[in-house]
Amino acid sequence: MEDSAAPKRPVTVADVAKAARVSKATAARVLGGYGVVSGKIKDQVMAAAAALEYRPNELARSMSTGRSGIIGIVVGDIENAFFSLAVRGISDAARLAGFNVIISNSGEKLDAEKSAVDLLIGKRVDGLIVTPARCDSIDHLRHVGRAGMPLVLFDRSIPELGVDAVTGDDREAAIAAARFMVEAGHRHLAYVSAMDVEDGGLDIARISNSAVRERVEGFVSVLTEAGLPNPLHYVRLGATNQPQTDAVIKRLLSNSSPPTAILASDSLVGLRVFKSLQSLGLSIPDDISMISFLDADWTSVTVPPITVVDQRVYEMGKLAGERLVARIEQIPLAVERLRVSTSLVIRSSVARIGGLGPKRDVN
Amino acid sequence: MEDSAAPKRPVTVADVAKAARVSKATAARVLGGYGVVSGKIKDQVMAAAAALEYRPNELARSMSTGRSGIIGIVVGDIENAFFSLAVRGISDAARLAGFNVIISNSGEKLDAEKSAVDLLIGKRVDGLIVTPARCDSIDHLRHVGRAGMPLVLFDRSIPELGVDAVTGDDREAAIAAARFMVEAGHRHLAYVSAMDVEDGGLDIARISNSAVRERVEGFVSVLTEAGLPNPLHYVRLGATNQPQTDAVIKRLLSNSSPPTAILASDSLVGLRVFKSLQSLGLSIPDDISMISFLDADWTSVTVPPITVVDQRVYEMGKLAGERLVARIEQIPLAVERLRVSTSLVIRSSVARIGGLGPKRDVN
DNA sequence: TTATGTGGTGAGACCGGTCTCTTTTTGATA
DNA sequence: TATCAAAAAGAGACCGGTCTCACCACATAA
Repeated sequence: MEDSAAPKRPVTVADVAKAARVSKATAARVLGGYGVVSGKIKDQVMAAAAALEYRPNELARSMSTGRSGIIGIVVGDIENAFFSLAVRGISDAARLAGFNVIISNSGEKLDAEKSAVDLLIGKRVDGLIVTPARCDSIDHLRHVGRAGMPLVLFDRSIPELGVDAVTGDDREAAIAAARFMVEAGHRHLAYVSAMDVEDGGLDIARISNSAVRERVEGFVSVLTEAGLPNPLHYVRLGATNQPQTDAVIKRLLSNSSPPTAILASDSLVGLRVFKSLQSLGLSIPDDISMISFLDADWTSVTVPPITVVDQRVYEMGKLAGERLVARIEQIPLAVERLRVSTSLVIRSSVARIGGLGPKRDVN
Repeated sequence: MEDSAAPKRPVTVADVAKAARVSKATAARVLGGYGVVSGKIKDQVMAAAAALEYRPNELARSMSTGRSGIIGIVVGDIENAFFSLAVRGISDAARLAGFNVIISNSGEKLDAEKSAVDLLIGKRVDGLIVTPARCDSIDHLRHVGRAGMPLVLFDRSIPELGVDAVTGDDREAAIAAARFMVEAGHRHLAYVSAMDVEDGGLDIARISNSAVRERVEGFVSVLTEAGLPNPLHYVRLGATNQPQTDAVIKRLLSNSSPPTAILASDSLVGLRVFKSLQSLGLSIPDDISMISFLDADWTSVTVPPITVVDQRVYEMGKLAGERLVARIEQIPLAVERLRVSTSLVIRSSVARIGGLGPKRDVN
């Protein structure tokens, strides 16, 4: 087996030109598919190219054209179903428009995100889709625009940047979910998110992730509107892994008047919460109710199946991809925030409590 | 907001050189971190670079060095947890070695795979990791070697190619799972896979995906060894989506002596099988038993939790990444197939039937 | 016949880095 | 102060494409 033995220098247009006995320029015209060449010469060059197994060097091509045909994506975590679905949507849109995709994981860490963005700028991608880990540190994102590259934000919006963003209708989704629980008679509602937060103090306006912030705002607004006291009391961040989540849940339930319903901010958190409750021997929805964001596969096969906020993530990704492509192709469009609507998929994880009408005596 | 207004030409080494009042070569030495420069000049150049917000053009850099610092991955479907986990493993290994990753989806279609491979060769990636959709069409994979690029196969092996492969121990895994079922007293075992197959006829040696083939071989060998008749009878491919799976299951169960246990070839198939059985009102494991490949998140939260073959996919990905990096760095290594061992995670989806000892009267 | 295209081809600059080779500067030594 | 090697800086070729421009031959119009 010595077919892989010769790591010989790749074939270039010049080689093909020589073999076809034409000038480099002519060979390049045929191979690159531009300009005019006579049919005869074209065949000649094509034959030579085939014989030599010529493969264009996209790097060189990109360098002279200034377009790489690649769009860069920086996501929080591909392992998360939310992002892998989104990536799929983006890739599909990209491929349809003739672009390829290069993916970087930030792990939701700002530093990693910065260097990923820098690197992709360096690679001269034609455009960038980023899921910003924080909405309050945006210098590196400004660089993108300054480098003349279009940028589309995904899942989180940063109005100050003045770039397009594709998000869910997070506030409305949280409102729908919370309202559903309130209407089922729940008076003590908890919201659990994976957002990593430094200090213990919770200040809604300070939440650096717009998706999380808006959900919390929506959640809180429902409780306020329903006249429930202390709406922030059961909002908990930091459920980043199973032990953390177990701790969060345990603390929540050890309260004097523990929550009877929990809203989980994504499917990973939802799964962790589910496992936590299960390990505590609590039954859903008899002992406690829950709703999770994202219609992940596990939510429909549990007992009971989980009521979820269905985010059409694939569509979000596709939309982001299409938007970026439009920007790359310089189609004039106003900068806007595209919201993809969500819907509540009602299954059986929320119990109706305290009769049909709202109870007045609870606070 | 006119900060994104000026799509000015990016800053080059020449610009920095001019600003720093040194030659282009000197500026390049500082910026590229090679050669020798005096400390004073270095500071001078760095200052100019910072002032101008210089960002190296990686494209140009790759072109002259011949290394892109990118490794290409072609996977079947990122949306599938198996691949997204693998991609994570590969990326982590790559990043550790200073490489970035560009991902392409083949959708398990040969054509898409071919053009993805071609494109990545064109982009002059430093190496390629591919999950070949079929093991019998390998011309495009030979091209990789001929282009002087290292290639590592993932999940499936093709000995004829003479390149490294990282796979699970598929045969042993299937044997362990099947044996577990046989030892639990099952006499009619089914194997369900998503492999797309043209003709209806099933010829094991013809299965073009080595992972699937080896699993089926292992599965069959256990049945044969246990003296069960017609071991191929319940091997079914084509469970590519829910309706297809429903049909497969229905056909399987309408048999005169229907299988009492099903082995699902990946977590997606497993989930579909689970839903199928659920929708038929069958209870697991009382009415029917099942085992799924891959310890996907849903398998632990169903009722009952599903016994699974735990494939350490992240490790597989990491291993593949590390191997490829080693090849890129020309570390001399024998071509080999690296097998990552699996283990059976026993939960509660397999019923013990027909007493403790094997029943002799069943065939 | 001369002027004016025009399709087809070749020569060579260019993209933005790297890197080799040459020239200049430096400083230590005789 | 003269000598010389080493260190530092500069000039320019090169990577493999694209693309502008010049050129030629031939066709058509004046």
